[in-house]
Amino acid sequence: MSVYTPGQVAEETGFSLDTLRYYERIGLLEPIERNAAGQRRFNDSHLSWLGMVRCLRGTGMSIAEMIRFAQLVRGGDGTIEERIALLESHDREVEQQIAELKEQQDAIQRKIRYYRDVLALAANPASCQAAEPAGTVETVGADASSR
Amino acid sequence: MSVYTPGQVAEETGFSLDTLRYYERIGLLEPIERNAAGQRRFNDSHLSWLGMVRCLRGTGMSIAEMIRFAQLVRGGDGTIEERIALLESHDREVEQQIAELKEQQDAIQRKIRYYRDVLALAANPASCQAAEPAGTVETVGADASSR
DNA sequence: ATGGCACCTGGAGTGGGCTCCAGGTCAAGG
DNA sequence: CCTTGACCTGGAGCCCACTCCAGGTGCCAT
Repeated sequence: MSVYTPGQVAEETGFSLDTLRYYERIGLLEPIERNAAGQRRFNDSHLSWLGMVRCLRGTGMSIAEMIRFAQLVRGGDGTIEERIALLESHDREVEQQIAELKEQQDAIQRKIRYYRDVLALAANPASCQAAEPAGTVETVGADASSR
Repeated sequence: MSVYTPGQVAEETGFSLDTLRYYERIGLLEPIERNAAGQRRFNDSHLSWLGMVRCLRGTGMSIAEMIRFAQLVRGGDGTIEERIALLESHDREVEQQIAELKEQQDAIQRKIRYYRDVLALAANPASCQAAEPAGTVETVGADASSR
C-alpha cells in the first residue's frame, strides 16, 4: 500500500490540487493523514475513492449527494443496503440521461441531414426532397428564418 | 401560423418566462415582436427554434455556442455548411458523452453487484465470492474504509 | 545562506446559467 | 372605479463547483 503526494494524486486522478483540498474541506474526502510537515499523504484507498467520485460526478451526481454517499461509506457495513439504493437510483437516472441524449442526438442528426438536403437541392434543383424533417412536435424544426 | 403569449410558450417549451426573456436579451432568441401593449407575441418559428435550443442545451452545448449557431441561422442560406460543421462537431461530442456515460454506468453497476455480493456473503458465509470487482486502474474500487 | 519548489491555510473571487425583485403598464371583469 | 392577472423593464442575486490568491512553512541543492 503506497503513499502519494498531492501532486501525484492530482496527476493520476485528474483532479486539481485545489479541488482535492476542496473535496476534503467539504467532507467528500475524509481528513487526509499528514506527514511531519503537515503535507497530505494519500494512499490507495483515497485513489480508489477518487475514482468512484470521478465516476459519480461524470454521470451527473451532485456534490451534495456524493457527500451523502461518502457518509454512508464511512458509516460501515450497516449502510450497504442504503448505498445500493442510492447507487441504483442514480443508475436509473443515468439510464434516463443516456436515453434522452440518444433521442436528442437523433434530432441533431436529422437536422444535419435536412441541411444536407437543402444543400443538395440548391446544387441540383431537379430532385424534390428536403421537406422539413417531419415528425411530432419534437421536430426541432425548420429554422424558419432563412429570410 | 399561430401566435403565442409568453405564458403559452413557457407552458409548451418548459422554459420559464424569465429564461425566455433572458434568451432574448443575450441574442439566443431574435428580438420578439410585440403587440400594442409591448407584450411579446411568439410564433411557430420561435417554438421550433426553442425546440432546437432545448435539444442543444440538453446535449450540453454552451449558451455561447448556441448563440453562435443562432447567428449562423440568422445569417441565411450561405451559412448552411458552417451550421452543418457546427452540428457535426457537436454530434461527435454527444457520441463521446454517451460512450463515457455508458462506461461509467457500467462501473456503477459493478459496484452495485459488489455490494450485493458483500451482502450475500454476510448472510451466507459458506460461498466464496465477493472479491473486489477486479479490473484495471478503472476499478472504481473498494471503499477500503468499512473499518 | 539563498533560492526554488512543493506544499500549507483561510478566505475571496469566478463563470455559467439562470432566477428573483420592485415598480410599472395594460385589459377585462365585477 | 377598482381589482386582478398577465405581462413589462433594468438590475441585482443566487447556486454550484470550483479556482485563485496572499502570505507562510519546510526541505533540498547550489
